[in-house]
Amino acid sequence: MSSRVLIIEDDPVIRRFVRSSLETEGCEVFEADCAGRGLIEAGTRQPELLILDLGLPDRDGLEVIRDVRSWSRIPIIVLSARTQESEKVAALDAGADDYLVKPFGVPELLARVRAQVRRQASMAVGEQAVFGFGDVTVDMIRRRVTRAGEEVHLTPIEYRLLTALIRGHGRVLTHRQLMTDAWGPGYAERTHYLRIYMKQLREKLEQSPAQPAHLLTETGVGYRLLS
Amino acid sequence: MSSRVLIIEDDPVIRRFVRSSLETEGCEVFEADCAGRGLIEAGTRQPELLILDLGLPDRDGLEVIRDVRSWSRIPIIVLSARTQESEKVAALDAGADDYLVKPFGVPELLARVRAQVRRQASMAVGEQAVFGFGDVTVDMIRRRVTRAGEEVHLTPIEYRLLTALIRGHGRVLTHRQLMTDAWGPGYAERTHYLRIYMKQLREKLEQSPAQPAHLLTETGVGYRLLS
DNA sequence: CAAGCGCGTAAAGATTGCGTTAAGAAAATT
DNA sequence: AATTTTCTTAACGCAATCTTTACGCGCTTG
Repeated sequence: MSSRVLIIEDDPVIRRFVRSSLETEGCEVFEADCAGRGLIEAGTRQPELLILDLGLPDRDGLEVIRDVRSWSRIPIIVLSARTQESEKVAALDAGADDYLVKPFGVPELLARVRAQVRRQASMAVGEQAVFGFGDVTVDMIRRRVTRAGEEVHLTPIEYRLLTALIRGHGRVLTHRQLMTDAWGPGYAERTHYLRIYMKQLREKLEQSPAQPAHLLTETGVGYRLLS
Repeated sequence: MSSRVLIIEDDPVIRRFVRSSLETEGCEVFEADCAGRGLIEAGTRQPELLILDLGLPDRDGLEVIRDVRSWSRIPIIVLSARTQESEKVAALDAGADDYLVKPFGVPELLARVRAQVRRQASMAVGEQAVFGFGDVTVDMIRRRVTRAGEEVHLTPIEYRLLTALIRGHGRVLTHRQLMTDAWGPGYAERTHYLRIYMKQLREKLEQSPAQPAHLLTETGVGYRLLS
């Protein structure tokens, strides 16, 4: 993980405890035992994650959240002994990203830290989700399908059917499964539609639609997409 | 808040319950009662947040998380009756952003939804100042649109619609998405406005408005700006 | 070998969605 | 207050899409 994490927590036991857990994960950890010091550390150390105790001696935790949020968007995970729902709501609405009630398990804390860091990191770059088979490319984000570079137009149902097949690629998907996925529940019995739409997909995507290489029939069961 | 939220949950009671809570917050809500259908909805509805029950009938919730994560980064909030820490860790590490144990309080759920949506929004794509397609230039800062050097006058809604298309250029944007972006929530259903305003934009920006090269129709789905 | 089943293919009908026009209502400008 | 601009509503024809119907082929089975 190797992130820079700042802990603002007045209880030295918990602080050291959380610190060592994070360090075994490969994080670089900074500490502060009160709000004033914490805000300074946050400004100078430029951490990528903030773990904040709400019950600080010098100032209310909510103030700290608002202060940090006025100049930064780093993820904030709140630790607190207060279990009241209103406390959670207040902290989250003040700008916290997660709220963990004490006592908490270290594995859960670490998992939540990982989740926040991962998210932060993944925001940085714009990747794209594309699935390919043969000379076909399916861009799930742009909702675009190309064949040999040329864009292929699919109708709404054709597209939904294709994505259903992609999600289970390799596996055999039953008629009913595909029908409810692409058409919705209540259409499960009209499996005849599948034959019509599979033909259209083959026509648009297969090299020789009569001898499909990827959109395969599993007689008596359903269909399967081979990538 | 006005976000598009997809709920994948097999228990119809909880589903309706969560749905109405979200709707009073101004969200547009979609539902699915199983994993297969949920994944299709996620791919075609383009929600901004996913609320996922781990105990689905047809597939394991973790699989759903991984599947979605393979092509999307939308925030995922997991609901589950399982309180075991290992379950939480597994879900978070699979790609979930938050984990809420049933039974949960609605205010807390809503606060966590707000936190996720807020974060998502603040991360929003590094907006570039000027965008161009064909012989058209759009300066988002000066709010100026030119075509072949000549300034083009756009009405407020025309401009908002255009910038909504630009924000998702390349992607297919659904009718509802464009409506809420350009008109605001509450107008999601009046998709026929789009036809009128798309015509006006084409008239003002396309070389041959009847055969648009950039402002494309995706029948049954929405529109797309090709740069 | 004939009957039945599942699948592929084709084409016509029904439905939905889109483009287009025009005119009235509301808002902004003068 | 008058005028212009912009937004909303309604209506209609056409195109895209979905659904229905029909038929032929190959395979299995009695």
